[in-house]
Amino acid sequence: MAFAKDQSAGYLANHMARIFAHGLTARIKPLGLTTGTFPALLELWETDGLTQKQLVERLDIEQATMANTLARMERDGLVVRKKDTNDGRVQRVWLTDRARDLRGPAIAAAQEENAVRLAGLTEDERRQFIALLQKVIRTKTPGEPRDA
Amino acid sequence: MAFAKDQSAGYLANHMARIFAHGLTARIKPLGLTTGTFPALLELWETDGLTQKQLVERLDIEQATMANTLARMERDGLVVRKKDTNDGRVQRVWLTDRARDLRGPAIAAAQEENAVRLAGLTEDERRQFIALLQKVIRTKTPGEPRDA
DNA sequence: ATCACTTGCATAGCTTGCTATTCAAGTTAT
DNA sequence: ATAACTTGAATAGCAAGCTATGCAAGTGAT
Repeated sequence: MAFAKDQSAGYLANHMARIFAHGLTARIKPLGLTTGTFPALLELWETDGLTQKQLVERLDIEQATMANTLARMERDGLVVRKKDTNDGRVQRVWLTDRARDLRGPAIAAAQEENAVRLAGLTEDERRQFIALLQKVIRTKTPGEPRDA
Repeated sequence: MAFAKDQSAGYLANHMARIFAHGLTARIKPLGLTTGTFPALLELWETDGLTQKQLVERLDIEQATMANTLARMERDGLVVRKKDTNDGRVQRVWLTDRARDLRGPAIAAAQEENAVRLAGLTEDERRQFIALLQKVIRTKTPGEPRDA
């Protein structure tokens, strides 16, 4: 039973993700950002003051991962966490001025990375590719329900 | 400047890779395997006794990552590392009987995971998708040469 | 033979992800 | 009001990546 890794979607998925991450890491390093913070920042740039729970729901990231990421972000002066006044369990996450200022350059960096990495595809292929990625991600498997 | 994360190839790449990893993790856990060992095992099942250097070259993984992965694999009884007799710097990596026996079930698990995750695509879409993944991975960017 | 260079691995230290567990704050039922 | 449950977040501990650095074994030039 042969297994050609370069025909395996999972193998290729991992490889491609590492390549993207590597590129984005380099591009946002000058901004003092790392890749893990990006998803949270995108949500907060859209809607500041979300709770940790809301971030987890919007990003398909585990709660513990989010908690750690936010802790690093707070350490690095990107956000401040404040207890909700109505519900003492809830942590609301607020962007610092610094994080707000990074929005433009950070998004530009991500778009550049995407553009460069997809430069080998035609416009049509790019649309196809994005559509297929979305489709695979949305596919629910019986055993392990995602996005239930 | 809006940034729709679900239109971003990099974002989707990361998300999809996490989904695949999650699925494969579950499938191979009963075998006592983890995802990080998979690439190395694939190469060694093909050619036992490769050097660490050769593994690194074949897998587009950093040397340090490979060293750590092999250390875990040795700890878990999947491989044995032995110094090359001709060149004292070289570590050759040899599969244990246990690792050899795992080939069938492990590959089956990976194939199942791929099949399930791509179940939402037609046969044609699957081919397209794999081809596009390969193309993106092979695309060289000016700044950071891969695969030079 | 020795000194400088190269090569192959290992180690240190970090991020990003996960599961499992714990803890405190709220809610509900009695 | 209290006991039991639920809910939001934090913590512990691990895997799998990475960069940077160190170190021992080989190679080459003088």
